[in-house]
Amino acid sequence: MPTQYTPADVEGPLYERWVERGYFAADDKSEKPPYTIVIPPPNVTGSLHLGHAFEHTIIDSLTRRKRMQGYEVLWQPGMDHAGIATQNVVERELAKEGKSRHDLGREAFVERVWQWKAESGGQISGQMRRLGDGVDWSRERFTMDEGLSQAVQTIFKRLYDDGLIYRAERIINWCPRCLTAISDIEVEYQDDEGELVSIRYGEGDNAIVVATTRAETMLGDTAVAVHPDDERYKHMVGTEIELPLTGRRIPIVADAHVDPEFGTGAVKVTPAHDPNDFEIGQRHDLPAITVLDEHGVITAHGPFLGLDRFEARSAIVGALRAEGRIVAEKRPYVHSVGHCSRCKTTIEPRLSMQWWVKVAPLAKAAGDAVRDGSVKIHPEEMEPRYFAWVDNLRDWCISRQLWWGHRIPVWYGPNGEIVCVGPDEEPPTGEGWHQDTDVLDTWFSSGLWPFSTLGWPGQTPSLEKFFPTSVLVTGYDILFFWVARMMMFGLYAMDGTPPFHTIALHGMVRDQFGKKMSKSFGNAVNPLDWMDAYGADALRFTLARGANPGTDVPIGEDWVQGSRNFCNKVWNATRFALMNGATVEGPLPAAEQLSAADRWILSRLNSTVAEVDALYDDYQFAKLTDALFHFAWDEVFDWYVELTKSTLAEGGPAADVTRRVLGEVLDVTLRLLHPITPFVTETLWTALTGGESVVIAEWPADSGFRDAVAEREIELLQQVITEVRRFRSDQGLKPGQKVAARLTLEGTSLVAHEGALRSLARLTPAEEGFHATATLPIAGATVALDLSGAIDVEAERKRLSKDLAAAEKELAQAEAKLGNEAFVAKAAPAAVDKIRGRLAKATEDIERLTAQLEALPKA
RNA sequence: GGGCGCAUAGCUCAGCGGUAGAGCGCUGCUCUUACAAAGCAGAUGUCGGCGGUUCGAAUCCGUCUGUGCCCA
Repeated sequence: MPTQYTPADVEGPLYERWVERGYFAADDKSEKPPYTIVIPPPNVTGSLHLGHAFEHTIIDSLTRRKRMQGYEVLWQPGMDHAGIATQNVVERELAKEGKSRHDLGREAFVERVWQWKAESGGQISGQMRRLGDGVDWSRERFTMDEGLSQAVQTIFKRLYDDGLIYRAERIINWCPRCLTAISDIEVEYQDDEGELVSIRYGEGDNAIVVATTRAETMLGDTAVAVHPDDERYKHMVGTEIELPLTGRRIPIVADAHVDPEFGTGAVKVTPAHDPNDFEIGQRHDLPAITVLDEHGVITAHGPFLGLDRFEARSAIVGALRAEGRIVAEKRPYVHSVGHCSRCKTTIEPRLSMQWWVKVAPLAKAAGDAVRDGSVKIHPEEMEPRYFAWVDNLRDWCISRQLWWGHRIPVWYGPNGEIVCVGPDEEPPTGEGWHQDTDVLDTWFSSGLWPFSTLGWPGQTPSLEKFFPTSVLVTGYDILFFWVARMMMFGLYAMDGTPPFHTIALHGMVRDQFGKKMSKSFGNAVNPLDWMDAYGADALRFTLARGANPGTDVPIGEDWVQGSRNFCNKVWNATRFALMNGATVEGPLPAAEQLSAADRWILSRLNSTVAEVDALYDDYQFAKLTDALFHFAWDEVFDWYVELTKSTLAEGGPAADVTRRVLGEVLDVTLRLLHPITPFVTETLWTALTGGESVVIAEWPADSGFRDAVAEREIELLQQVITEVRRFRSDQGLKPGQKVAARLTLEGTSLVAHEGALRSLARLTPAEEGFHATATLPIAGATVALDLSGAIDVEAERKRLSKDLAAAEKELAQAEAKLGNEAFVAKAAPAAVDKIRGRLAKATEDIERLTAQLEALPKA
């Protein structure tokens, strides 16, 4: 075995072997209890980024542990078709050839998208193998697959028949670049610099001033609205004024929605281009005049025809200024503006006919499932956010003016007929019948993911075995986008059974300074680079160690390097064990045969198993990973392995016992680490145990073995060794330098550990002519050292004085507390006892340190 | 504008009522035969400010300041 672990040599072959042997395949017919997690489907256009790596590390560790615990595990892989994103990618490809999708026509274009997917889509699947994801590849699904498309059509039909899907003309969020409607949550608001202009409508006494950031829409104004109680305008309500530039006469209406405090208290009303105005228009039966086309270009006849909306804005303000109608201008005026989440283009509210889901009853059920505890959100602090959203949900616009996606299964007849066609029905044919040209929102299909991937609407054995799924692991950022949709659809389609019982939310990956990673900021990291440099395990370990529930995880290269060092440390400790004949053969020797060190480490091992188990069940990945890190490094590697050295060197039956315990400790530790660092543990575990694979090994169970006496005994030993080392270090001795020492250990538990003490503190026996130049009293024992010459008295005086000062401070604090009658009377007895113990300890320390100081030769 | 968080060692974060912790970084000394991707030892904090509750507050409450996110 080389002295360094080289991940690149083992990771690829190990993964292929796992897949070939079918470890990750989920069996419908298994008798084992099921454990199911569906992958949050990555976008078919995407490649693996740190966010995926993070999420997959969490899911993989959960599923690997459950597999080891004897569950029939299904980690369901797949991708979604990402309607807008994918169509954009292929349209850009076409543009390079000088073509648009319209040149190809719908059918050929969709064919072209499939071709693109076959050639360059789904890169992420290959990259997931690098990470070690234990998914069942034989079950990989895509939202546009035949079966999943059937599921979409089925649920559409069912919702339609139940009156939960309807068609209506409303204001929607329109992206003039993607040329499609998008839903409310696909709009990102940000503060932009715009302008607020105040325009005088009408003349003389009959004039009224309105303020707007969107002057260009004034061409479509059909009213001016004021608050009904606004005394300034009461007399004008019901009258008409002339709309500038157009000559049209529009009414002044009173509407409670108007904020009298904003601007002049009068607003222009453009029902076709603003959601609030649309509602005002409905209440007052106003016409809606569309003045912008799908590209955001002015369609109103006149001098502005053909101008883009932003050009039109300044042109119209200019024209109004020329007429002397601009009363005030505020520029820049910072206000919140909606942008397309896909392409960042400013959203254009647009009046159009779309399909909608009536969400109220669905959202109610989705909220209730969490409220009544049938679904738990981890961490709980995220619940209010979920409720706030789900309880105030507006109807969901599901139609998209795209070609790539699930086409809406509705046919229109020559006489205005509308027929929704189910998956087993034939669409109407004949003269004048045609299908709706729109497709459905991608989230509509991914909302079915937890059961459509299992074969629903068919009553398949997979659905039977693996639904409902166990846990949903996803980022809090898509709680609304995806989780809520799965809850709504799942409860509806599966007769009230939620699609999962637990939602475990994680945060976003950030850079080492806690900054959001972004390509434009230049701090984005390709996880593949780090895996190349440090191994998949190192990346996984780093991510797991940062995974506090629901909070963001910062990551930097230094940290991955640190994790790589940890993996290497595990490698070398196991290497040591193998070189020294550690074994897992035969039963563990009975407690009477074990040394104190053996009993101590086995006690700590079992405590660690219990601790890690509890933390896993609570989705506390950072804590459990940290617990494993410290147990492995600080206890097993730094102390237990060191303690075995003297025993192993002595040989005999004691060494055999130690070899067995060492084998046991490493076996269990490797199994505990396996879900987080699968590759290095597989390599080492198979070498150590000769077993087939740690992937299918049994998850460690707490044997219940505890030994508080041994724990105290080893702690004392550690304390003495550290004390001697500290003295040596203070005295400037080289670490390897042997020092003659006379040990007086009688009456303490250290008697049995003289060998270990001498070996770890580098102390040789006192021989002829031994002359103690320093004496260290520690915990009832003394260590006398012969430094063969003068010791550094000043260094020692400094050290002792510092410790004395600390002990005196401690004493003073304890005395003050115990002198406080209220404390003694009211505090818990255990707390008081603790302080008394501290007082005693401090008193002892002061005596000892004072004596040592006095014993020092005078300078 | 509304809501939710967060402010703890140089950096990133745990701790959330009873003596301040981790990783990385830092300072010494070492290639001591598992490991220099390491070992040993060490230093570092009025726990954002101000009030309050309590015998006792980093931890609970109020308030201010700073900062982040979500929604409108």
